[in-house]
Amino acid sequence: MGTLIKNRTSLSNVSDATIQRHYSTSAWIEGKAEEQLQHVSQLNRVQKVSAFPDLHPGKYGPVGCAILSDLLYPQLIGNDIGCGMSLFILDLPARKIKPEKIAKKFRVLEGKWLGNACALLEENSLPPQDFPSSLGTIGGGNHFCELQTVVQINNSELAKKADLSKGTSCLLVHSGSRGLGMQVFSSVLNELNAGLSPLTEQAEKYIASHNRAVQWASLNRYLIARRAAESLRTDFKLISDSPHNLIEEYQGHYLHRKGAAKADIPLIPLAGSRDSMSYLLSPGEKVHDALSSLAHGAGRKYDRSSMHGRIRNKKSDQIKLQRTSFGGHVVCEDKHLLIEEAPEAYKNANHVLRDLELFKLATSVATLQPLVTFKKVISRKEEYR
DNA sequence: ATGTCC
Repeated sequence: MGTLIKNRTSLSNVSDATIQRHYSTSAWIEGKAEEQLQHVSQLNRVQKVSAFPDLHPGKYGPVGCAILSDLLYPQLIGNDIGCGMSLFILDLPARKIKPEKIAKKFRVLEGKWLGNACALLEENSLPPQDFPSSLGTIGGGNHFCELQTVVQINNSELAKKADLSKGTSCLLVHSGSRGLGMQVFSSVLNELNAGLSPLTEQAEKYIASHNRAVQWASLNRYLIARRAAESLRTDFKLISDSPHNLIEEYQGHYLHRKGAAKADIPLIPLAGSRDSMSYLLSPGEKVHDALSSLAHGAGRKYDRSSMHGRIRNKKSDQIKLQRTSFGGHVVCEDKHLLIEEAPEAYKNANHVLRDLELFKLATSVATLQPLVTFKKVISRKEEYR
């Protein structure tokens, strides 16, 4: 095993930030992601960068890292402010689960929520005019609502505390702030590279609207779970809410988490692909050295566009992609999204977990197997094709 | 990623 932490000394008079790479030499990391990592470490007044084994290239910077800086860089977070993972326990015995029936019931998630979204926003101290019609909807891209079952307990004490045992049914919800985060981001699109100085009017305004988007995204995941649980006529209970796309004040600086899970909480989900196990993590003894953050999932191995050249697109292939190797169901009728989000597009979540454990950033509490992954019923793209 | 886009 190579050195765990690389400290670099800059030859120029501009001192670059320390980059901590929390992954072993065998981790799948693209060269472009490493270049982006270097680049963000050289941004003005960046103190420290922690990178995780799910690291992969992003639009403005790498995904799968945490960046500590004295300036605010909204572009590092991008438009899906507050995006994250929430895990819920369901009161649903494993023996009662019929994936094909549940897949049908989950289809209600595609439409608008029919409840009073404005009232729910107000109850949660959010402005009622903030995208009420999107509240409770999953969105596109890598977002999903997934029924999972606990197949293995890896820490019986912590699992018991969380009411988890073998056979417990769970919902893992991955979604964000939809149109709201996009609106907030587009309002600061000018002068992006410089970074925003704290205490300026622009920074204060961004922080306030960013914080609302973070709250909105969390409420969105909760409402998605509520809708899914109602469709199955079962109770649900939140056990972890970990955003991975946000800025927080941290030790007198600003901590940017881009595809890095907030880990200063007792339990953190690590999403696999829909055809591999997910894990529930407990923060490890060294997590504070990693900016109190963790990998948020397996991480992309191949970008979206290249997936179209890697997977055939015949009708029979599409049908195959709607089932997993262990009999799980995938609800995704958008054939492009089906390919872009194919399990092959992702790294091995097991290897990501292995590195997190190796670097003492986390330990596994439970292993969860996906049974039904809900993504999208039909896209407008498909309708007009 | 996106009340995208007709």
